[in-house]
Amino acid sequence: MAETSMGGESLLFLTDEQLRKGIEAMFFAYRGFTSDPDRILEGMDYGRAHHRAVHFIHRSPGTTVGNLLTILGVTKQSLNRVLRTLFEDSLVEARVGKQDKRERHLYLTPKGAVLERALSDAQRARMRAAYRAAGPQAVQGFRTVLEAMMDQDQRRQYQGLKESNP
Amino acid sequence: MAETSMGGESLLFLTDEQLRKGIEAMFFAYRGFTSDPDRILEGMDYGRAHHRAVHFIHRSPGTTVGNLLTILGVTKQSLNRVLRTLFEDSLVEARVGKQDKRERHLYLTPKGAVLERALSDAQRARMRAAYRAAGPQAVQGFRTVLEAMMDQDQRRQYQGLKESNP
DNA sequence: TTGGAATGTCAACAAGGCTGACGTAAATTG
DNA sequence: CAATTTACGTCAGCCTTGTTGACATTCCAA
Repeated sequence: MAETSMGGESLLFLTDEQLRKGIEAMFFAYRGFTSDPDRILEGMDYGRAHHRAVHFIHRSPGTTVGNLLTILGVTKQSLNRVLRTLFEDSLVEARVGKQDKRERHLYLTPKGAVLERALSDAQRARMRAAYRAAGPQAVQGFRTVLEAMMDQDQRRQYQGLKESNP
Repeated sequence: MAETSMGGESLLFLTDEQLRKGIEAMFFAYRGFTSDPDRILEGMDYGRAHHRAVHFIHRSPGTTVGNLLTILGVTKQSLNRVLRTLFEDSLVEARVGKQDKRERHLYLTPKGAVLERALSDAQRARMRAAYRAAGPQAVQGFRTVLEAMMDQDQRRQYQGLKESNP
């Protein structure tokens, strides 16, 4: 279907060379993407894993440990180590579920929200600058390609994000 | 300049919500992006670090250790651990520089080229599928935004890639 | 009531970053 | 020519963040 609407030349964007450029673009851009939060976190006792946890708890307040495990795609032992330090430092709090008392619903504390703000402000600033420089058309394409690059499961989690039943 | 050519509504693509979506798109897409090579490498004694080294040696045959250090942005100790195993397994070979005998120029062996092929075939297949699904317009935008997201230095390395003087 | 789900935790290990220190050969510079 | 700098390698030790395996607790649901 795509072929019919394009001239013969238009498939040049699928050459190995073009694809290699795309691969390296992902590599270098991801470095930039993570560098600002990383800089903030270094020195504190936290790392990228803490950032991710804090981000998704902020996005979906009241999410459970299990949800978080699925989204982050790590083992519970690994996540637990991160959550433990966040609890200890009062950045995140866990409330026992009312419906199901086995579940722990996770929330940022005010202190946690402050850190989240700092991290996401930095990351958004870079993203905003890139978006602004590239323009809305490019941003549309950016999102389209990224979505197409995700696995099925990841794409579903990316799109549907309304879990929060405290 | 951008503002003048767009109606007031068009800046909606710079809202915090839009930016957050972009951030999560990067997160999930990068997972997909690395998953296929990771799958291939698991089981072998190699990891993502080996993949990166092999990729850039393939891209720039004859590149020096120092160049590789700059591109990868890691310490020489870290890179050396990776290179050592690649030498031992005869995937990469180092030739003493003719001009400057302190330098080691790196090349993939035939065996290394085979692994590189397997890894990049897998990664390109995903990239190709995403590109095809998204179309050339979107790909253009994808690349534009990613470039804008890089740091200055990274962007230069992304664009200029003709270092090889064996 | 009993099996399985959701969670926490202990222990051990590996990959892959990092720093610091030291060594060697070769190029460069005074 | 001597001194310094550069490119590279290596040893040792540390940290983060991932892994497995095993085991305990609590609680929902059949």
